[in-house]
Amino acid sequence: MQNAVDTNDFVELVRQAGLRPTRQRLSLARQLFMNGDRHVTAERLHSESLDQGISVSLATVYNTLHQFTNAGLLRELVVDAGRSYFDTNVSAHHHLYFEETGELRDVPGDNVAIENLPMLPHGMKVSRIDVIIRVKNGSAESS
Amino acid sequence: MQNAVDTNDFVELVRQAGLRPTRQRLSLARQLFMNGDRHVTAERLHSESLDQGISVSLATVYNTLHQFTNAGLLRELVVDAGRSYFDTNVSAHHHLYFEETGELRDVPGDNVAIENLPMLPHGMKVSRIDVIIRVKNGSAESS
DNA sequence: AGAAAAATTAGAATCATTCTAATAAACAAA
DNA sequence: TTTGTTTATTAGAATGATTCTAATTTTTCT
Ligand SMILES: [Mn+2]
Ligand SMILES: [Mn+2]
Ligand SMILES: [Zn+2]
Ligand SMILES: [Zn+2]
Repeated sequence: MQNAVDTNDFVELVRQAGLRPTRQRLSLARQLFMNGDRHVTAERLHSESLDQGISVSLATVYNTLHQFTNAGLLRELVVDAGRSYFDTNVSAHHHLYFEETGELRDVPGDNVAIENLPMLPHGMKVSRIDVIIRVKNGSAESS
Repeated sequence: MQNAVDTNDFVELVRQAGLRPTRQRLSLARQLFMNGDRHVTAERLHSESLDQGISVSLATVYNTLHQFTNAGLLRELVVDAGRSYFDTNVSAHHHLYFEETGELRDVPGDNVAIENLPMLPHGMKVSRIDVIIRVKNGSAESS
């Protein structure tokens, strides 16, 4: 009742993704979508689940994250070799990435302008544009 | 003599990176910098070397790529989870990524404008901005 | 309930990358 | 150029995130 989002909404959400509302998927959906936007790794979501006493296998966490991504509920994001983040914000936006901590923060999509896209080969279309602003501790600005 | 770049230049290049000009590093430098800009993975560079009859271990390819990167001769680029590309173009520029083929193509840096950067936490600075325009086959444009 | 379809799971397998510890090559001094 | 010292290379093992397999359990449908 805390967030205008209760359990029934998640049942619907999962159903509309074409998936059966299992205990595992419902609790993952709750963790992902209950409290605003998140950028989360599979491992972190898994250990969070265990912490909350909800037993889910890591394989199911991966399966579910990919299913939600395919359904358009999540967006997969790669900032570092060998580690995927899943973003609950699927609207057009970009990212600030804190290199030291691994934290990701959203940047509104309209802060970035692509001025003149290069000519695309015939029949090609843009499927997505990722902008990652990497920041770290230090004095002045770099180029 | 083919490219205004001969072997001696590579000896110098490697020396100025603070590294000993070994047979392995020289032949990797040649492959990387002899023919214009490249976006290459460690595996590909390694098998290219073997094809040319130059025996280098994969560990050395990785070591060298990272050493060159630290020296500012290369830039490491992540477009896909679990695979790093090394870019011989270290000037400010962005990328077109062909999702089907894995090909990367440069986009001049001045085609992209970051209009109003979000406020950075105190003492943080931008270390780098990566823009990846993902393209694929398809009819119209997407958002 | 009973049958069929879909989901979950433990553990093995993958695969790019990194590490280890042993051998070899490069360099500086004499 | 020999010798000693530092740095590099290497094979193979280890790592770590992710995916796969094949068996078991749940969900859904009639
Ligand atoms: Mn994935
Ligand atoms: Mn690296
Ligand atoms: Zn985001
Ligand atoms: Zn490039």
